[in-house]
Amino acid sequence: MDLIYIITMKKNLHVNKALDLLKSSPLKVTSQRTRLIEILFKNGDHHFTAEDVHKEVDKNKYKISLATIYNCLNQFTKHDILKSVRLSSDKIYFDTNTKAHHHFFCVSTEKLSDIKSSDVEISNLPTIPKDKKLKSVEVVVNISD
Amino acid sequence: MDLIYIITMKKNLHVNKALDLLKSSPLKVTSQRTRLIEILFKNGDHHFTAEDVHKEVDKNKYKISLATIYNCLNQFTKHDILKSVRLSSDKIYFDTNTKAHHHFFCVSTEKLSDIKSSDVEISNLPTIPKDKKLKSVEVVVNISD
DNA sequence: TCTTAAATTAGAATTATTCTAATTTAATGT
DNA sequence: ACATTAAATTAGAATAATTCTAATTTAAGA
Ligand SMILES: [Mn+2]
Ligand SMILES: [Mn+2]
Ligand SMILES: [Zn+2]
Ligand SMILES: [Zn+2]
Repeated sequence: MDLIYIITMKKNLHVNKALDLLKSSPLKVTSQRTRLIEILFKNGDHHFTAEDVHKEVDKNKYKISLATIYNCLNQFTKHDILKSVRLSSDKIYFDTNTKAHHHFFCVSTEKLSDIKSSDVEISNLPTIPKDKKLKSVEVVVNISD
Repeated sequence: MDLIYIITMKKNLHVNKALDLLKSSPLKVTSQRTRLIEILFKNGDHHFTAEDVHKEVDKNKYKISLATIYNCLNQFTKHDILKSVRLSSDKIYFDTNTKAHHHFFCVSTEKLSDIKSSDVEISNLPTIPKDKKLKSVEVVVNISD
């Protein structure tokens, strides 16, 4: 009994944190956005494409258009509720973990997963070309079955 | 005089090396493939998309269909004459440098460039999930103007 | 409650890439 | 040289992820 209660609290922590980010952003709180956040954050950190979200929306019998799903994912990304990961040349992945971190990418399953930050250590970075500025460093460890 | 001669030799070295790879592959040596290799390798290591190649083909007044350009780039990649780099979610980049190496990606210009291998040192890699095997490790340093 | 800027939506458009199916060509054997 | 055949080339259609358009609805403040 107590155990189940604790697990329920954990799920809501992620959802509530994301809902708080939404509320403190300039974005309006709509039913579509609330439902998307509930879907995306209920299971803690993970990675998904727009199509994954579309399927989950259908499964929950919500009716949110694909255009809205794309709009929301992009706006959430712009306002640091989500992060986007581009590595596949034909799909954008979204990530509930907005902190800088690195990824495993399984080329067989096309699934992304986080690498614990402490598990990658870059001891030497190249000097950035003189006229450019550094944006981010992304390590992708490609794996397969 | 001598200097110009040396530079000309250098260009041909890259082209000839790629042509040798083509000849020793199971692919047939066609005029389209020969011309593409001349275009792609004449200036040493660089990075390009299919559309870049299409423009350069037009500029040289060759008539090679876009389908053939895609076919060739993909087959060259399969036979280690080229390497493909996937990072943009909407374009495949091809690379004349087939050795494992890392990249700068300028988000302003959408141009890729090589990082000297000795300029990136990864001192700690995560353990690969038990049921998976390592394919490659790719570091992308995103920069901007 | 009124107003208005923002959000949602269906469907069309865009764009990189792949596919199809007909034609041409390279390479091999006679 | 000529015939055979598998591979290559090609135009154009198809695909698929994403964005755009323009009409409608809604959230939130006055
Ligand atoms: Mn695509
Ligand atoms: Mn696209
Ligand atoms: Zn992640
Ligand atoms: Zn490169």
